[in-house]
Amino acid sequence: MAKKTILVVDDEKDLLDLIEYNLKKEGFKVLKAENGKEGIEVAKEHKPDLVLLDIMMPKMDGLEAVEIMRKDDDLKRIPIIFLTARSDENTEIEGLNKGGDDFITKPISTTKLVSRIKAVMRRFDDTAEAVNKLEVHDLEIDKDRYIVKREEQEFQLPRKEFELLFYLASRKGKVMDRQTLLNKVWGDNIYVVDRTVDVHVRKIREKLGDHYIETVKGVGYRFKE
Amino acid sequence: MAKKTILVVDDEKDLLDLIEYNLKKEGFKVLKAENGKEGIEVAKEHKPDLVLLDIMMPKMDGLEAVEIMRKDDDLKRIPIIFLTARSDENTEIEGLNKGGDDFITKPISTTKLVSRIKAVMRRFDDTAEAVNKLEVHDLEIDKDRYIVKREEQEFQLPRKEFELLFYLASRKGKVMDRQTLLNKVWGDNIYVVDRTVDVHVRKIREKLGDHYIETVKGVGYRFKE
DNA sequence: TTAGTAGGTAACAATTTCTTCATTATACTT
DNA sequence: AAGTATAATGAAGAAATTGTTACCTACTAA
Repeated sequence: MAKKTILVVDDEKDLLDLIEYNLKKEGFKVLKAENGKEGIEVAKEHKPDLVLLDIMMPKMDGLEAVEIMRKDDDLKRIPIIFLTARSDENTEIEGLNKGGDDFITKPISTTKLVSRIKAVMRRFDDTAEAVNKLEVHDLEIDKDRYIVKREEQEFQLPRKEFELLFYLASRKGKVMDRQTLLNKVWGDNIYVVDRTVDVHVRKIREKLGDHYIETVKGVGYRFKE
Repeated sequence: MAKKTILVVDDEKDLLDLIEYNLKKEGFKVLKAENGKEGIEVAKEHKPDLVLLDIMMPKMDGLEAVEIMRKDDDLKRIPIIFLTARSDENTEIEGLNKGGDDFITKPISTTKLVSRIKAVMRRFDDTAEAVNKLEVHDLEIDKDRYIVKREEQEFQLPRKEFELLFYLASRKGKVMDRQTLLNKVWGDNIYVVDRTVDVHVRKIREKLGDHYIETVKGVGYRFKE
């Protein structure tokens, strides 16, 4: 799995560094910000996998920041864990109601912090798109949207073409014979002539150009490495 | 929206009843079980939206129960909140690592309990009440009033049409197949012909124009990015 | 009761996609 | 280089999918 990125937003620099140190040790990539405003800017730019957010901060506090994030289409799905020095139940409730996903009271042990982060992430992992987006060469193949993108240009392929492309691309470099492609893309108990694959390959090439799918004569097709 | 079901698993009957009373008052449907084994059986049968699980129980304790649930395809996506009388940090960490989603120490106030439940649900729930107002393209979709606004013009869509639009808009760009839409908008155990979705899409297009919802042939519908 | 609204179903027209097949082109083998 | 196997191509018909309209039922308000 790719390294997860965590954005930590806190105005106490020492704490920020401490958390960064500990999270990096656990294999996370860490981004930092010192107030809500900056946090949102960083979040917008880097799309972290999770945000650790201090409630009490200058410029823009954590509750405000959450409200903004939850209204932003790009950010609203990012899990948020609140950090607070106060063990004030009212604040906690307010935070959770505003859209926080967990709530941690400072000071906190490293193990506990990491444990919570992992708990929150695990859940989002399941529901979030798994391997539905491929990036190969200059193509972005997004199965959630059924769209193929190349440099801001979008291509709408019909279902079979899209799925064939997706399958080949997901096994970049590997030659697949026609029968395997039929089984994987069309389905196991579908009966169609294997030359049907050729026609679909041709249509894909027609739309995207012929520099993605290679023919291996006598064997099958392969997505170019 | 369908009423949310919560399964409460605890061996203390009094507490079970107290929680049931409070959750029902909040509009949840409540299921009860008195040990882990029973809890899993009930969960299997009723697929609750969330499980409140006591750690310490006879027969099968909460940690064991979670392990089993997390391995079961039908149950592994159900959010779990642990309940415990102990404020033992080690247990807490163990629970979260095993797959819990939150952790609550007894005794707890009703407001706090409900607040946490809602917070956890919001993360999971696709039709969360968290975001009641969407702004997409030139539309403002207000779930509080079931009204869609475009440049000062208000459209009052019937419930199903509205909810379908809302759901699609909240998943902007993502293609949703008919069955998913039926499950999410109509409800999980509602039986209607899937082409019903088409008719509703058409009605939405009739009122708002056809430049919001796109058809992805062979797959489903998508709110335009 | 009578409209009127909402939601669901069914039928068929319109459209797109898929498959097949015949033909042409290409690569490989001897 | 000729012959053979394999793939690319184009085009047509079949199949699948969606759009659209009409109609039915249930419920609500006048």
